[in-house]
Amino acid sequence: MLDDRKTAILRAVVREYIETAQPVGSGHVARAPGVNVSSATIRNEMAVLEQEGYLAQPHTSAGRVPTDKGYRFYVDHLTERGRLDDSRATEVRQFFASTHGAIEQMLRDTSRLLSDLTSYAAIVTSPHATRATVRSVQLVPLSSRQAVVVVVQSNGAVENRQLEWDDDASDVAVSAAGTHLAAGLVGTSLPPEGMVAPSGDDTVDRLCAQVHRRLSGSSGDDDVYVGGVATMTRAFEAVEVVRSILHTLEQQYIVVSLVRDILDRGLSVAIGAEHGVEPLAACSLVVAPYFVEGEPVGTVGVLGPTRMDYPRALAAVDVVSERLGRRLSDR
Amino acid sequence: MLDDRKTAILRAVVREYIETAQPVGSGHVARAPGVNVSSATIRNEMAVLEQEGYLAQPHTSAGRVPTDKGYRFYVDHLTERGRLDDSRATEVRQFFASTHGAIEQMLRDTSRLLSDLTSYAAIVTSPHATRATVRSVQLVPLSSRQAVVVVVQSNGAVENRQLEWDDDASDVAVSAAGTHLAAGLVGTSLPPEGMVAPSGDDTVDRLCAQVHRRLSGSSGDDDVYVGGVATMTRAFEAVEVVRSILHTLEQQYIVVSLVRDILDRGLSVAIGAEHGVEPLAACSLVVAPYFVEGEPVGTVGVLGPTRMDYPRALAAVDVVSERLGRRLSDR
DNA sequence: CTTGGCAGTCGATAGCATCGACTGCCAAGC
DNA sequence: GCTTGGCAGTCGATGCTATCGACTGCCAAG
Repeated sequence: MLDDRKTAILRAVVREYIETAQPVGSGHVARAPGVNVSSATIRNEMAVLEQEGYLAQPHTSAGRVPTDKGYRFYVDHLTERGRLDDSRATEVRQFFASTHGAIEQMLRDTSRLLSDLTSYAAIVTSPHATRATVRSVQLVPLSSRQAVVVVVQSNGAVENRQLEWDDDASDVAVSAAGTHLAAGLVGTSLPPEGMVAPSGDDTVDRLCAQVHRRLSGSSGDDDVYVGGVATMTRAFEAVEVVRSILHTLEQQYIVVSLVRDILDRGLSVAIGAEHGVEPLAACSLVVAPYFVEGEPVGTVGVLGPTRMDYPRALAAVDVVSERLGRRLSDR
Repeated sequence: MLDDRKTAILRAVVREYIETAQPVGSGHVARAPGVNVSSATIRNEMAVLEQEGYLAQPHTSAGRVPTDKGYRFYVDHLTERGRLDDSRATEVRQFFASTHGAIEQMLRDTSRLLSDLTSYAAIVTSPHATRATVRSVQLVPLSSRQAVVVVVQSNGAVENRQLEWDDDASDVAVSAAGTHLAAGLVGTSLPPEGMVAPSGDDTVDRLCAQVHRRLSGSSGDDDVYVGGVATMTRAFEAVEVVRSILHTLEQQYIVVSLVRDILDRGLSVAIGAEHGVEPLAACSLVVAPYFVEGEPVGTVGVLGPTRMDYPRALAAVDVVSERLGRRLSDR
């Protein structure tokens, strides 16, 4: 563990580097509040901190920069979750008081809100339906060979899938299949566990099987909304880095599994290479689950450079996840 | 109008500039096929082309660069819609043969496809429901004070809105409201023209009014899917330009009205400042409507730098819009 | 009207000196 | 023994200058 003086020095380095994005020299640290030794002493201490892996030197004769390990120590021991400032707090309150409409739009807007609050990119995953149960299943015919199945869940989420088949099916059969599906699925959860029981009617069973297939496949659960990607251009100098970050963020499944993985490991902050997604090695991710009826169902997160403002990001993520969960719960 | 030689020179300049992104000098043009005069002659011609506004010079002693007007002439007179090369064509075919699931996911994937095809950013707007009619309306209660209204349209699009009210409403009333709404809305189109007729029951009418309000407001029509934004970092040198482009693309309503405006003016290509959105002045946009049952209902488009590969973008946009329309029509 | 030649322009590149912000080390001091 | 001021040394950043190279416009000859 680090002694008090090393701790103070590390804190000063991280704070200043986050603010200025420039390597921090011993002189600057000496001038920081809470550090009352000369720059020479600090030089000695910083050399030790470097050896122990908390700091790094871009090149000889440059100041020090925090390593991932340095940020980790800072986040774990030198920063407590702050409150959001008043103007931002009311922004959040107003947002959730006024948001209406389809859930997708609300999540999309939430990602924009979070990005506005932090000026980093924001990630919002859609509610995982694990605990939600099916409230209603409806089969709506579009033509003699096509239909849409609409499933409404207890959390208000609406899933829809298109169906097609080759031979004409009578309206009666479609309607029967709808009734049969409703009977078999209402009260269960998505994706469906097993097939609904056979009905005895061939056509009906074929329709049911197709519905089952469509609902089993890529579920809307994996939807993710990423807002504020433009901020990445501000966070990084090198275009090449920005490009690969943007490209990575466009792969929904990567983002989803990344966020899920962090939460599974019980973390709320993943710093730099910790999350293991190579193109995002220069980024940190601050995440928080949101709860509906006591169950964690989704995630909000902030993605910024490793030298991001962690306290603010933590505060924003906390408030937004709490409000979002509450907003989705009271139904 | 330009004579043959000027035309050939302009073509050569545009082609080479699109390929190399470097100002084109008279020497290069002289070596281009179809131009059989000396570089001195070309210099004279290029001076005229500059005076007439087709070319510009970044600075004295540099080559020429096409202006928006130059690109416009190139697009209008020097390029015919090509075919997509075979591998890309099969990529498109396979994509539309295999795409399933919710329509939103399909549109999102389409934007990615189009971006892959062209290596520019791609825009897909969701089908405008102007001609679609309501097939089914369902009111699904979630609690005693909340419900979801689900509307399925003849084109397979599914709209959902959440409702909340303060005083408990009986299941009977909700169910009655659902039936009443279905009776009043099925066969009409969204957004609803007028209120559904009063039913005589106060609670039912209040629910109907709320549904009406929610459906009238921001309709899902305005959804837009933008894919491949990462390509913008490759297209432009200046980070500042990339930032403002990305930021603009995040404003859905700007993108939607931009695309709509271009089509309203009967264009398929908007070059540089032509579209009037200042942050995108360095970009061109190639768009095509897609048709469902003979009606233009949505748009696909490609957004790239003004020095984009227009023939390829045009071909890609044509093929994708055609296939997408067909895919959405056969239902 | 076209063309080769030529002087002139101007950004890009490279070499070089300077500057400034650091560090590590050391010897003196508390 | 820890701390400190001093000092030599390192190295990127900055700015200057010379050079280079790719152009252009102009002109006189064909």
